[in-house]
Amino acid sequence: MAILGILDEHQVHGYELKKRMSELGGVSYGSLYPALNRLARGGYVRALDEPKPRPSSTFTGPMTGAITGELAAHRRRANAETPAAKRADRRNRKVYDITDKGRARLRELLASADPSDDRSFGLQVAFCVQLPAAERIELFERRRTHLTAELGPRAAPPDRTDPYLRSLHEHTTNTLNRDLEWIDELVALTRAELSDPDTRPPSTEAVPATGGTSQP
Amino acid sequence: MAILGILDEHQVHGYELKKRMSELGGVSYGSLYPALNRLARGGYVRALDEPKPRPSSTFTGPMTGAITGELAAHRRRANAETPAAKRADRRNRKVYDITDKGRARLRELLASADPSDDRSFGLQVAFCVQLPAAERIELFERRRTHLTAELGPRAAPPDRTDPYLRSLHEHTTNTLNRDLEWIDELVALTRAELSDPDTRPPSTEAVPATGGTSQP
DNA sequence: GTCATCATGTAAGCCGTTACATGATTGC
DNA sequence: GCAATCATGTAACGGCTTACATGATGAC
Repeated sequence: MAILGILDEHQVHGYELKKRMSELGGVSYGSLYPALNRLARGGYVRALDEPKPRPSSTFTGPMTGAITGELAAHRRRANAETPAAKRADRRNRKVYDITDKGRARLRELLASADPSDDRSFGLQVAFCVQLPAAERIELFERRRTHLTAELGPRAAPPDRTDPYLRSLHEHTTNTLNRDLEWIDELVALTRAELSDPDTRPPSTEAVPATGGTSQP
Repeated sequence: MAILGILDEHQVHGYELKKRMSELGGVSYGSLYPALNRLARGGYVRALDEPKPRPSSTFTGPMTGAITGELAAHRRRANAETPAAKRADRRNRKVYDITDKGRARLRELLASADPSDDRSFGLQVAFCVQLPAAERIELFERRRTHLTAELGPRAAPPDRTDPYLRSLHEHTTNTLNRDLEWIDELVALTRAELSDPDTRPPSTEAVPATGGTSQP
């Protein structure tokens, strides 16, 4: 879900992807690359070996002859002036690009992934703009149900004397309550968007849905 | 850690253990029993096949002859009057009991387990009374360090326009801040205990430490 | 007599982590 | 030249989950 969500915004290579992901929970290389390859095999993403090979028009240097492979490196090095540009293209990188199938799969995951899992819910919120507003609200409501269920048995505090256990119990309960308040905010946000259609991001309404994912 | 911590309070059988644990994060049977057996093999816990075989003095019924195995069940059934007593002893249960080695291991885990892991830290707080106050504070401070480090990069909010991403970011930041406040409370609690020694639970000061765990 | 619950386990599979292997590029 | 970082991967291992298998007990 994280991979597809990030790639849906802009294509990046694996190493970069990993850095982005560390903000959203983190993955290690040992699982990222295999996951990426699985997605590629499944047709959810496309892997491009060469990162945007620049058209020679961009390049104004002296080389005019046969420019391939090795020379491409020179070319890149030549017009890399800013530090950002230097970082921006290295050899050997694979840039990944989400496919339509991948986008459909992302929406499917966003709508269906278990909102009881905190990590999962965080990702679902992070990318939920990709979901139609109605499904977004459904997602939030499912989360609310889960949180309420967690909160229920906590009504009666433990009779233990241990102050640390009590403190833990109280803190956990408070956190659950704040999570619930947050859900209210998210729902309010979505409702506001519904009455205020111009704020709505473009991709939300353009869900084809009919051609969707075909499960093998 | 959870198993040892619960057993340190009172001995229970696996099924019960699992229920207790669901309050602290939850485990499935498929991992609980193997874990229990691993601990037993390592000598951290002892497994007792018969749950407290009551002395016959408790039993006033008519049977006087050879009482073994099968008949023991009758005996139990006979004097089970309250529902609590009925639940309290069933056949085939294994009651687990923590050993001194297990207690030492628990303290080791409480003091050394990675406080960056939320699940782990919850357990560490739940059972930290078993730790000497000084180590408790160290534990909290390590957690504080972790939380502060997480909070640092969040100072600058993302420049994204996506309101959900912003909301997520804000909520996560708030949660981190509240976790930090909680750490302050926990530290205050410990310091209060230090100045107020009569509140201190007995097990804390009685750590032998010299005969401790011997790493192979 | 049968259903729900208590109670203990095993087996297969998934997925993630650590550690390792490799190689290019940049700065010193 | 050498170290640090960028960049992509593989292999071994571990641990947890699901699903399955088993059997006792108690309630109706």
